[in-house]
Amino acid sequence: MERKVRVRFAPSPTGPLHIGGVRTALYNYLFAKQKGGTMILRIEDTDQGRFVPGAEEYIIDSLTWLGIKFDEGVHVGGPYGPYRQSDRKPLYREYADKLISKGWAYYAFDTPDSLEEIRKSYEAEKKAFQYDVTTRNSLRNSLTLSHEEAQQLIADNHPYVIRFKMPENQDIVVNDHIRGRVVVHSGLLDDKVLFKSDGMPTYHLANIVDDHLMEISHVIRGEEWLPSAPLHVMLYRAFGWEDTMPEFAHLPLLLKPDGNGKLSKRDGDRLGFPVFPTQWQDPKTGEISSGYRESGYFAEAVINILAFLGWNPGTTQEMFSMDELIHAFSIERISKSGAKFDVEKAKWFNQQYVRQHSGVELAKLFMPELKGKGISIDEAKLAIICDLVKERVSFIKELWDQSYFFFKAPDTYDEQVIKKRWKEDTALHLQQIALILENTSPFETQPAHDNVVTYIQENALNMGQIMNCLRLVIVGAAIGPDLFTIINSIGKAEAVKRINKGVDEIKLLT
RNA sequence: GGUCCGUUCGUCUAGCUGGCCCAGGACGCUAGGUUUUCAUCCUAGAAAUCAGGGGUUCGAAUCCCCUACGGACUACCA
Repeated sequence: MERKVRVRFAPSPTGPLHIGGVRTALYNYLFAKQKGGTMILRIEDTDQGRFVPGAEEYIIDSLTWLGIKFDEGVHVGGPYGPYRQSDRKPLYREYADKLISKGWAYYAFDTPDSLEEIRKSYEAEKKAFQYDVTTRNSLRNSLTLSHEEAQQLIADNHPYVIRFKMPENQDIVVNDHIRGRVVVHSGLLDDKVLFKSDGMPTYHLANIVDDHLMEISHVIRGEEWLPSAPLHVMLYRAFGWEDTMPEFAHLPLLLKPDGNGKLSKRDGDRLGFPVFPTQWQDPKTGEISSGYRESGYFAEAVINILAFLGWNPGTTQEMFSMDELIHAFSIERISKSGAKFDVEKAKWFNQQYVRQHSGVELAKLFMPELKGKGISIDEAKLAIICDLVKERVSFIKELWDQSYFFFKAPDTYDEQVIKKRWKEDTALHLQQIALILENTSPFETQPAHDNVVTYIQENALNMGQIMNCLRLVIVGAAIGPDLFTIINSIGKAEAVKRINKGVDEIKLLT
């Protein structure tokens, strides 16, 4: 019988979510939606020391921007709440105690300092210390102390943790949807802390308890969790929950584009692309890290880019909307090896999305920038301009560089073009062309074009040379859409004005 | 050090049930064409001895073993 699909994205609010985390959220979301399942946002804030104010809001806001929606979670509620682990605090102690009474866990009174000392002495002998079956009997815990002594220490408020008593001799099997069958021998694993001396559970305990209580069916998370998956399997077994244990899928890591290693939050802007979905300002240092949204990426593009970092549909289709991804996605087609982010490919994706937008939509996005420059223009007219130049840009913010000449005369003239095209008699001819334009009536694209071309032909002039120089004085460079479309857009008077201004200024340069 | 995971063009990858692969696509790059400019678009090209070695087989990128390299984890962090 198929189990009802319930997946969770469970970040800890220790800062902004980086794109690796976003991808994990995305894959969970795609899987849930495809299966008609439930997507849950659970906040894992059991580490009081690393809590960062604003991080939870950031996570919610940035995922909302990207269109990753939750059915249950801290911000939307749900029947399995609360969804913030700090709000579930009493629960975990209860379950830790259950494990103790079943003999699967024990109290450990070793101080962090004493453990650190032992670690150092091991290191001195080039050995690695591990709190496990081989060492637990020589340490201070409820297995080595008498029952009375242990109870007394607890009664005296002596700090203690609760550790899992990893069995000595078992093969633990993790069946992973991406990695296959991973077997680890329990004797190699350590007695992980389940419950900290500050009264909070560790990730391992809280995670298993919550996944069980929230009836999570599939755990889709980063590969960094693979090494602790055997512990998690053991915990399910210890609790007697093995028959409802979720299925696992450990995602390949997102790597640094330079060198190797896991992409980290700290990589920041060093790499020439954002590592965060939206801009983040560190509440302590005030330092700002750029985001995809602020860098001009469309949410749809970011989703598309991220979906393809570690997954592909097996066809040649590359452009996928969220709905298409939901249909096409499959865990089986997730690759095993880590992927590096490619800025160029990301730009290309965004460019494709720019083109998918209509001129009207682009005009709406471009308008604020123009307003900021003190330019007011009719939205319908701007839409036409956007349609004219949209194939030349990858980002909305590049629109200005490709269309400024529709709004103002050029301030500078491309010297390369002057050098290559500007001749002795060019100024003369351009002035003639100004007169021709002046006398063109009605002033439309086609007649203006025809009249100028006729002039060039009648005087046996070099078409390319004159046309490029005309473009130079109108636009300022050898860029842009059809010249007479531009001339028509700016109007007769402005065109004539720009020709005269250009001729004058270039005269000074040559 | 230990445990686990991984390794196909610069990058993302196809290939996973062996022959259609002297390895295909995409980005990027180069050249040509179109555009009287730029961008787009079109065409072509360079680019992986499939990490290396050894098996199995008539035949291996695909199966097995070893080695190398990379990575993750190894906290009272997640």
